[in-house]
Amino acid sequence: MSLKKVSHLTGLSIATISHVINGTRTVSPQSRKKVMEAVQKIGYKPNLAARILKTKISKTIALVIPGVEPKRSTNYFFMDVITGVRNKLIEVDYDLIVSTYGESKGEKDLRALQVLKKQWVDGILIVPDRKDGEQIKQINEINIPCVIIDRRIDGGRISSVDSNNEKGAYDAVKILCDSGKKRIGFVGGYLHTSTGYGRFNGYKKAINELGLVFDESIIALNDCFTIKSGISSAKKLLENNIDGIFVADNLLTMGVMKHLMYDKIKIPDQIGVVGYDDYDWMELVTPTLTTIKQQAYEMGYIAAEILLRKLNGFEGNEKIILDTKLIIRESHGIIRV
Amino acid sequence: MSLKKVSHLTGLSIATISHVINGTRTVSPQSRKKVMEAVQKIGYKPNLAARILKTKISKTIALVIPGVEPKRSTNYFFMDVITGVRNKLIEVDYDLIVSTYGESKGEKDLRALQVLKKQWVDGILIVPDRKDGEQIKQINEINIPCVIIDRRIDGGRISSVDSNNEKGAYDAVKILCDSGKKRIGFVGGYLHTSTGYGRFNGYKKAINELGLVFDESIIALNDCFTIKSGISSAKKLLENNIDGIFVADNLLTMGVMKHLMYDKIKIPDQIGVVGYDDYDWMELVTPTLTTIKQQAYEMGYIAAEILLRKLNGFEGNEKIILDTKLIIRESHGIIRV
DNA sequence: TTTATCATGTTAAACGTTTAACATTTCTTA
DNA sequence: TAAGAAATGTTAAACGTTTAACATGATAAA
Repeated sequence: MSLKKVSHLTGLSIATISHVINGTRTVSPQSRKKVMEAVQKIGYKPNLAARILKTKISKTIALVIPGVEPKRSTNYFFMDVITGVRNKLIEVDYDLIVSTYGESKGEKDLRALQVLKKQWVDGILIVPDRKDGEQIKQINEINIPCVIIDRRIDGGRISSVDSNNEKGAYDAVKILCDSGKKRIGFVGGYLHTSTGYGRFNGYKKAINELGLVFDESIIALNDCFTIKSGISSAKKLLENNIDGIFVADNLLTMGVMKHLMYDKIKIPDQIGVVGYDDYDWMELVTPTLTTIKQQAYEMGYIAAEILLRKLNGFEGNEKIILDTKLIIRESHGIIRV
Repeated sequence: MSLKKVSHLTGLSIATISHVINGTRTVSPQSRKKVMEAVQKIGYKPNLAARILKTKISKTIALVIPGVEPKRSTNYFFMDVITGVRNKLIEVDYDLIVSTYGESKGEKDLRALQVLKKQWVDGILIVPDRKDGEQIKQINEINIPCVIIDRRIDGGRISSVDSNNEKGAYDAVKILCDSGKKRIGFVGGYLHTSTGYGRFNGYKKAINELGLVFDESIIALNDCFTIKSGISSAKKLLENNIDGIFVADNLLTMGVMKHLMYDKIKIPDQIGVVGYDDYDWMELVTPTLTTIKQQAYEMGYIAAEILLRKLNGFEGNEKIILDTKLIIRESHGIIRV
């Protein structure tokens, strides 16, 4: 009973108060002043629930990401995405709801979407779990503007912001090749996501175009991204005579590096290595790690921008593909001109 | 107009529908069935805004953390906290709003709290920025149950969950001492937070109790936690003849390691090192890094539990102090019995 | 058979806003 | 100065729930 209270205090009608607060009509200076003072005095804050009930606008958007398991590397990637989203939303005074789902568990009920079904976020940013887009279908049903982050959906006609995974992978293989590597292995996986798939594709494309050998025995596809699987992947490739490795994930890279170091292999002379994502630790190891950097923060920021545009009535879809950046350090080898 | 729609479809009153949906009264099996079917058919979802307006219960809690800057190490720490909170809330079907504020900027208006002032979260989990607790004061004003995470507030009578920073630091110094180190330096800072302060205190206490030398010249207090300041801290300490370093932050640790490696210093023989927080990269460097691990995930999970207890009417404050864990690897030295 | 109790259903007020429609006062302008 | 326009204010309905209070019919107890 809050507007009402201000109304009593000022002797003005509820409607007038509302207009002062929202600036939806001109109100005489005197009245405005009275209202302002009363608001100040009793510390009036509009009740969001009531406002939403009436206007259907919550000024809140939801960000749905994988990550119920602690200590997963992708979590950290998404933290930068969150920060980007958040910073954009702050500019326009929107709130952010972060919701997570268990990627590996393939949660049937897509719990995270329950929030959304409660139908009171204005828009959704989502990192979907599979290319098939089951989640997206559900979102479409509730008919809320939506932008996809980081991953693509088959045949989707929905705005999205993601990395150029193909190019990233291509660049990685290319720099290894330019450093004289001929048998370049691939460590990655998760082909059911567009990121995993795209990187693998980029790898294959590079191998083809650069005239290298494509050989299944120097490809390790994992279904979980851990240091452990990085280690066993490295083992497998080593048995098959390689001189370069492109690793499509941060944790896998750690595993690969660990095993190579354990085996006392000289990087990059014997084997060149290029990783994915840019983390601080990569400057710390010897040799420092050449890697493909994704613009996580920008991804979040831009996705939020696009969504806000939609909320303001902009029609049509935008597909933004952010370039990856090749961060050249030492582990790839020495480029021969 | 949704309950109304179901009402039309079934011929039952709105009240009855509501009771079926919420299980707040017994309803005859026939009616119940009719309602269920209609709900299913039109895909009815209760309107949260209306429900909140009526009940004042949003089943939403807010988590407020520092972190508007991308790529800060603490961000990653908080990601695990978020995950912990989230997983607890999922169990009881609560939603999570994540809000961030700029720690370094000391934002005057405490923008993050605006969300809360909109007064529709049931409770707040917050990582406050300073010991003085300006934020907390504001939260108290709006009178929402609150639990503090990770940091302490002076004279606060509010429930909190944090790490035993003192003990963590103590353990770090102790194991260095046990490995024969006599002049152990400290790299840290941020004394205005209880974490920074606590770790420094633990260091001093250990130095005292273990009969080591306390010397200001081997103490480096930084006001920002970056690799760069880690490097310059290491430089400073090296000029003052040390044989051990305890670094109270992840990024600073990276900097220190980097500089020691650059200087070709033998770790741990010449200088023993113990870091803070446990990240994957610490297993990757040579030698692997001994460190003090905090239970970030648990911190979030437990804080959420406490808050939920409060929401269910539990009175009184709980102060949980989670033990840190000494993760023994190689960089501290060799323990002499 | 009468009465009290229980099971089930309905009515209508309330939650705190927004906003269309109307009412009054004050300016403009011919 | 009269009439129309603009400025400022009020009234009341609506948003979609929840829930106390009441109504009805059925069942159990006396």
